[in-house]
Amino acid sequence: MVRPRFARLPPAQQQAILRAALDEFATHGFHDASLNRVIDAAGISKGSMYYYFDDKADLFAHVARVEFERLLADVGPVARPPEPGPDAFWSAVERFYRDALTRLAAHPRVASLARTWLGASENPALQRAQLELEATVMPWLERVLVLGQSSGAVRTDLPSDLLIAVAIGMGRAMDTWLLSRPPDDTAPPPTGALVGMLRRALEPQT
Amino acid sequence: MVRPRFARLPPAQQQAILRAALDEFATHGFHDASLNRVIDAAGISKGSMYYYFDDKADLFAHVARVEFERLLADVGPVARPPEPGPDAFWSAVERFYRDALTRLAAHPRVASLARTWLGASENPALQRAQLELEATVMPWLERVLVLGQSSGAVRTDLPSDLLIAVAIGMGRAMDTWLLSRPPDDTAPPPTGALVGMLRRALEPQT
DNA sequence: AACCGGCGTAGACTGATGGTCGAACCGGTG
DNA sequence: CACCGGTTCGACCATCAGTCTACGCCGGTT
Repeated sequence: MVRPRFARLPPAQQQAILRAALDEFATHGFHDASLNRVIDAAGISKGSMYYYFDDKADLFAHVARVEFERLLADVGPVARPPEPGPDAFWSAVERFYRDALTRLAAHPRVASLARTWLGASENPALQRAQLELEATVMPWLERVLVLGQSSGAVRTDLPSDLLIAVAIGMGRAMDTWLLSRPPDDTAPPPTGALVGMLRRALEPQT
Repeated sequence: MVRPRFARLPPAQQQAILRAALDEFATHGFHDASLNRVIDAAGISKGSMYYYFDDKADLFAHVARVEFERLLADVGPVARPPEPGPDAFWSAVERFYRDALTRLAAHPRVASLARTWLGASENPALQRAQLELEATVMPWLERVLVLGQSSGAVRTDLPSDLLIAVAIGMGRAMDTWLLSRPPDDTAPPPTGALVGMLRRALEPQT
């Protein structure tokens, strides 16, 4: 967990550290990111770094949390649909998905960070950081889930955590697939088909 | 790529190396696995290890490939259903899924290896190994996909690689969720509901 | 018997990593 | 001035993956 001291640092120095860390993690992932490079780029000593952060994973969790919170605030919540019913809910989800993709395309470093986060189940050191990050993202996801269920758009016969896990898994798969498309493919991503698959997996059975 | 020399080693020594590597990777994942520990446990020198394997990722890929091939051979293919039609295909898939879960429960080290493989998109070194492993697993997956499509059980309006990516993502999510259940939960895993979600995401739209 | 070439082994060595630690520094207070 | 808590520093540590040189052994050739 970031030490509270960090918040008392002059904002300029906080920024320097966070930007250096964001650059390093975004371009090298977690494992191949080098703390030595971060402290060089940030212009601080190793001692100072460990004075403010528990370890490498803690630094990663903090910079990721800051960036994700900014992103979620930017994109805005999945709006409670004006009219009731599943269709309105799912089109709100699709609108959010499209917006988020647009935002991520405009901030490639944050996109890279998100991908590192989603794809880092392997590293035990990162798993602690995962927990901290989930504390940021999960409540948000759960609100969306409950909204969907109260709209009759999401099934209620399976545990919430399973539904969320499946949604995340599908989202990660779609993201990976979108990334693997050649960059010169100017066609807009088929968000309709992707959200449609998510919908059919999660909506109540008739 | 494993050097062909490795196959000419006395089987006992091959076994010693593979078993040491399996133990290490299964209990520590990829990144935290230590080659030094592997060579100690296997009773060989570092020079010998690098005489037979390109690097750490190569060793991982080899041991994973050996174990996965053994697993797939054990469980057997997704049988071409005796009668035609989507229902028969999807119940064959469920049967395979249940069998595979049973086999993995009986071989926890292999299960751990599979989890390391699925969750290792982050590490660039492992990505080369991923490619090698995919050469083992993907053809198998594609055969299943084509079988499903020819049974009318799987949609044909989206690219195959997207369908496969989504299926893998859902499988990984379900596996993670199954793992997170308390170990004293003796209820059999809800494979029906899980394969049902997969089915609704992948089957043709009416 | 003497020699040779190469396969396989050994382990010291390299450069880098994440993380630790004690010393030094600095602004404020008595 | 003396002290002190919060902060900064960088040398240092263990360990890592990977490299490199030396060497022992063995089968074949002369």
